[in-house]
Amino acid sequence: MPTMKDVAKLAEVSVGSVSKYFNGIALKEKTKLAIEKAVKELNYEPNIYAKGLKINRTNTVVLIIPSIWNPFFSELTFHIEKELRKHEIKLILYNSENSIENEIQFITMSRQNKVDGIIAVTYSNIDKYISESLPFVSIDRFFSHKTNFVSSDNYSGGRLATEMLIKHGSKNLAYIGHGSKYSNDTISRLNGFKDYCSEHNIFNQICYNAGTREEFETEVDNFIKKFIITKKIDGIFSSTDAHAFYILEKLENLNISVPEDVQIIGFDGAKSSKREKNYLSTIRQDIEEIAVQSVKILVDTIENKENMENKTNVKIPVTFLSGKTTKPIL
Amino acid sequence: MPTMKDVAKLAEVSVGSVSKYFNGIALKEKTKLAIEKAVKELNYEPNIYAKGLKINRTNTVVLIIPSIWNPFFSELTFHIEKELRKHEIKLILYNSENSIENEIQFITMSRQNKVDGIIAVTYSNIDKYISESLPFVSIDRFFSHKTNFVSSDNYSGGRLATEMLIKHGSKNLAYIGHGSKYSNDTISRLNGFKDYCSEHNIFNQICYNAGTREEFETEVDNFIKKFIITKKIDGIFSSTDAHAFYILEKLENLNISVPEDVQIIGFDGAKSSKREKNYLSTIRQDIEEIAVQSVKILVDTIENKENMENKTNVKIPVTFLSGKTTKPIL
DNA sequence: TTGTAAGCGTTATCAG
DNA sequence: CTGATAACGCTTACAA
Repeated sequence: MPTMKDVAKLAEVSVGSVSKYFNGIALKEKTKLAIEKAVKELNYEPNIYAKGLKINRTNTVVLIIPSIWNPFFSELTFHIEKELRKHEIKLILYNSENSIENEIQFITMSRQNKVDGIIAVTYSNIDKYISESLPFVSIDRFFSHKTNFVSSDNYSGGRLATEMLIKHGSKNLAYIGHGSKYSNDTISRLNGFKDYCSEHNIFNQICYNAGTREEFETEVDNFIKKFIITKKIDGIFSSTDAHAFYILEKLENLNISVPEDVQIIGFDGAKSSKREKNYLSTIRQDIEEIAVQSVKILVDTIENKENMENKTNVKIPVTFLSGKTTKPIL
Repeated sequence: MPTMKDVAKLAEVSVGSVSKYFNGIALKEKTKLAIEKAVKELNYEPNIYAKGLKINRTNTVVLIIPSIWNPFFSELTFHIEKELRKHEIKLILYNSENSIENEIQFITMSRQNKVDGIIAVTYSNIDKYISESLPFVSIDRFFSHKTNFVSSDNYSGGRLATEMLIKHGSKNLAYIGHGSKYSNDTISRLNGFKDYCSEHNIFNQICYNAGTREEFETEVDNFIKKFIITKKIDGIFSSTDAHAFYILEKLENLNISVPEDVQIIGFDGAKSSKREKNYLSTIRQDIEEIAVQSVKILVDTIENKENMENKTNVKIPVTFLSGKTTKPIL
């Protein structure tokens, strides 16, 4: 592997000039040409690690998500990588698989690797592990006024879902959602639901469980028996698309027709690919915009490390996406 | 940021000893303790870039895929990251979006970043850009005997799909597949189909197009009109699940029943998540095994750079996954 | 077992 | 505009 020294020697200039050449600092045309020639000849490539050591910037950002094997996060990651690339920043990916131990370890490793910043979707309390001096953006989970935070407008989304259920003909509503031990912003979806219902005097039931996946599913099964089979509920707002699909499957097995007997609206709207058509009516999060904003905020704070104490808090609007699990509007 | 020097000073030992401490080289218990204490006190973290500069290994690997926003690649990436992590290797992710310019640029950047190796799913001819000295594993695309190569056993998969179509009751078969300007191994799926048909004297039609997505879809539309509506074909092997879904949608619009009028088998079997149930009958690629083998080969060649000229070529077996687009076996 | 010091490939300061 | 040289934080002979 050739180094700057080799280039300098061949071009008969000093290493300093070669360095300047690569950093776009003015040089005499003649030296520039000589360097260019030498670089080509030796097939020289700057060593970014040496540079990073020197200037203390690595142009690398870490992304921590529960699992890339999930349409929402894979869409999000796609856009984040794309945005980062515009700034010539590389993306290191970590799947935490919802383990707080992993999350903490990733953050430690990120510090060691001297990455320039972290974007994370984490559902544990990692407040204390993120260093004050390392730029950080949290997506979808607000845990402290001391961090930058980007998420969908979950509260409005909750209201919107509720409103749509009514507009499309439902009378008695249910919210079905899986909570988390740690507070995250999806609780706002429930709050939106609650508020809209009480403001409009809508009969409603809430099926909420913050236990394990299994516990949650048992609770859902019971809820369906109690309220759906008995036709007490004719509209369901599910806190996520994934849960909506689970409910859908259950209903199918019970021969309950969707949307005739009960309408369902989910939340997320992530598509496995751009071309996939949507079956589930849902509140679509603007994943691309979440990515764009997160990167923007991160890059801003990287470039303005002086005043890192300013924290930004952004809510991205959501939209209703009509599918086949709601009736047409009359 | 504290450095080794700071730790050494506080612990009243030399930097050499601190370094040894971090590299697991035997030290007297007393010095070890002193260092440990100083590290804690200063909250010291080794600087991996300085280390990388010195030892010429960065424990970083680049993964290049067309798009993480695709269930197949997101599942693949999930497993690759997980495997890599077992070796304490970090994953840098690039989405090429099928652009050869991007692919070439990523490879150049990977060299600059002194990553230890590259795993790539690429559909362009990048042979000449991958340096002889940089460990490289190609997935799903074989382009030279000079690279390591991992893929599913596409040929056997093609045969298996064909056999299953027949076993489940189809008589007249079609292969529908989108080719690529650049040769990739999915052509083996077609070959498996062809061979099985001719060995068993099965009537078959091939709908193959290597143009743009639009051209391909037009061709499929025409093919359906000509062969499916007229009931000349009652079994379709689609080269990928994504295309199978496209075909399914078309058939639905034409009121052709699946699997009654025509059975369909896809290829891939990637799930958006572990829990998603499968609707499409398909040939399931063992994505996890592809990931495991790719990482294994890459790590092996990283650790045996001396004899990098040995190239490995692995084919992973596939299995039939029964869904609702094939009839039950009588 | 430990310390010393050279050197990895850059950048940046400062003279020229 | 260019060259020399001291860092950057670490590893690794080699010496003690």
